[in-house]
Amino acid sequence: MPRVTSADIARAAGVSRTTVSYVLNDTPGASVSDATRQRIHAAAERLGYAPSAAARALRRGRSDLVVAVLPDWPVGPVVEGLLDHLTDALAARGLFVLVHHHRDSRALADLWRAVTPLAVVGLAPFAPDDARAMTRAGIRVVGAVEPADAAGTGDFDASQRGIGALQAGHLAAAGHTRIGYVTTDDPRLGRFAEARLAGLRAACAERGMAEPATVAVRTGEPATAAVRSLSGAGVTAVAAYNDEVALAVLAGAREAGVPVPSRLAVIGVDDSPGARVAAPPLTTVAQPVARQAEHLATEVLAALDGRDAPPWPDDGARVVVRASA
Amino acid sequence: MPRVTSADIARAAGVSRTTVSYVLNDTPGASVSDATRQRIHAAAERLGYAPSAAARALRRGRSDLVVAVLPDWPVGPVVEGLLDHLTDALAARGLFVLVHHHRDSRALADLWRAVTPLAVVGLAPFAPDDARAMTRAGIRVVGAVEPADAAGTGDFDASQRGIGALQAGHLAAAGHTRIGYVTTDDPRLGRFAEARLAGLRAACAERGMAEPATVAVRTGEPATAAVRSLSGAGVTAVAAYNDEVALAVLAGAREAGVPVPSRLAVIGVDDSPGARVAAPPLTTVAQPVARQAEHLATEVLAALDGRDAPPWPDDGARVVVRASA
DNA sequence: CTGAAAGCGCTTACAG
DNA sequence: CTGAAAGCGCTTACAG
Repeated sequence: MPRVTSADIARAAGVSRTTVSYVLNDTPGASVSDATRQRIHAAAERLGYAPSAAARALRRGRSDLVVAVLPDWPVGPVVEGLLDHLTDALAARGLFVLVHHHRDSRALADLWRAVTPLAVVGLAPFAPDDARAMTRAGIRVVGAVEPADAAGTGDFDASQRGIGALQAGHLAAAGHTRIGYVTTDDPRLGRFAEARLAGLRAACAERGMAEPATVAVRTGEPATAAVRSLSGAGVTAVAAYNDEVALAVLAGAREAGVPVPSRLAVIGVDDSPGARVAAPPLTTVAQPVARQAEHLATEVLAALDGRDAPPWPDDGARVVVRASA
Repeated sequence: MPRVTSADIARAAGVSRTTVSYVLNDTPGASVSDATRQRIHAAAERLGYAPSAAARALRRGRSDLVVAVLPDWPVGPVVEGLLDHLTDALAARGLFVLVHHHRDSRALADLWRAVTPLAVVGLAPFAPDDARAMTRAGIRVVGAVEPADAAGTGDFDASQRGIGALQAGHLAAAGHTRIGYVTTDDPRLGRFAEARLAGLRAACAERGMAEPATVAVRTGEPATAAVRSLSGAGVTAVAAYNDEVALAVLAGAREAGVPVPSRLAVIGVDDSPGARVAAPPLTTVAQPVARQAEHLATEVLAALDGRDAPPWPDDGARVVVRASA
């Protein structure tokens, strides 16, 4: 079954391909009689015409695709919400958002070559080489690029550090002086975990508190050993890398017989759906997802129009206080 | 900055575009001297050449893209794992998987027209019209299509019903005779929820048990009212639509002072990461995600090669017994 | 108001 | 062993 092309529609409607294109694209300034328009639409409908995306992109010199690159770990509802927002915002401009789960640079390079999207939006930072290659190929790159120095100088890291600082602030305000940091054993999370820890550490130092003790746990199972060792070391409050980790800590405390929050306070990050139904309900840091998505959409649009992007919004992350801390 | 094309590479390497294409694509049977190959690769590298995906797709008559369509709700780690598997399996054939969060048929239609992927894989069933239109446009459609009759006759529904039956079986074996079904208030889940309930209902009827009482709750908050009403009606065990709902039921039981599992047993679906760290640890039904992903990949490949797809694998869903039921 | 024609960048049968 | 040329399906400046 051969492909239905605009030539077929033209033939069926008794007009030229030019006219078909004008009508189907609603080209402004094209004056085509209503009767002709009707015939063309009818023919397209009848034959099930779908224009070739490839031909269109080739001719136009650009596609309508935006690829959102996610990190290679379960993103959770927060990021999913962000993607939904982004999709809507860009759809209003005729752009389509497709999501790619990033595994390694090799796969990413293969992907953008195979797709040549209009823009690539990174929800996790890109390696500098990747970003450069994409830009060179005319693809707009939106989102953080890993800084060359490990210190982390960009907006991205600043925002992550702010999260750690918020956790420390809440815990310190409640009178805790010995804080522990619990992260996951998943190496892919390293970059986020490090940045959040750096913020936590700095905030502790500022207040003259001890350096936070750090331990990695596996999410999805009770972090019993971690709770025992932290608790034994005199830690009275845990800042967790995220809610998933915090849930593991809660379960570990239950197993170890350490009451929360009286003997051990716990604070997570994300305000994920599980936080409110945890036992006890989990205190956590919520990020302003809608605003961040809005900003990413704005950045994409700015990049397309050749405008400068506005600066990353002042964070607006905030502590959601529940029972666990 | 104009686009770098294969003509630029040809010029830089002092050969024809034909030779460039042969070398860069490793076309079998093309005998090009090693020295020439070197020069071409070097030139491509130096100029940062990325072939135009649009031109290539237009010429070849097919793209390398496979779009995985997810339902418009948070999919959770189980489906994410499935997607990872699928991506890997298809990458081995040079195919790229991109994910689209399906909102409505309109958006889906816009999308496949804008992308014209090789295949579309549905993780939730397609409306018959959507499936037909895509097939007509030469796109391979893989995954379930909503049956016209509400009863649900396909593999998809059978597998969902099996999940409900498994829950009922486990609960009945533990001596429960009055089972309640708790689903979410999210209308988008309707199809899955209905199918699972149908399986539960049938299994109860088979055993001569009462029709399960049904109630919808909002996930992410304690389902206290639901627990009270179910418990008050003599229900001793709850089959939840999924783990998220089960977690809400657990929290509701805590608030209502109903001990789990002694006064109310709870069983979920998904074996999500939160299940094991819940209080008490959640009994749930695990689906064989890896095998399902494998199957979807096989189906896509079969569709591309024009072979018949093997039947959907016998389910292999199983109950993971923990403390809650 | 409508059509013939060029050209986007690639691959590949064909000729040398 | 290598190159000139056709053609994938579209859009759009141009001519009528």
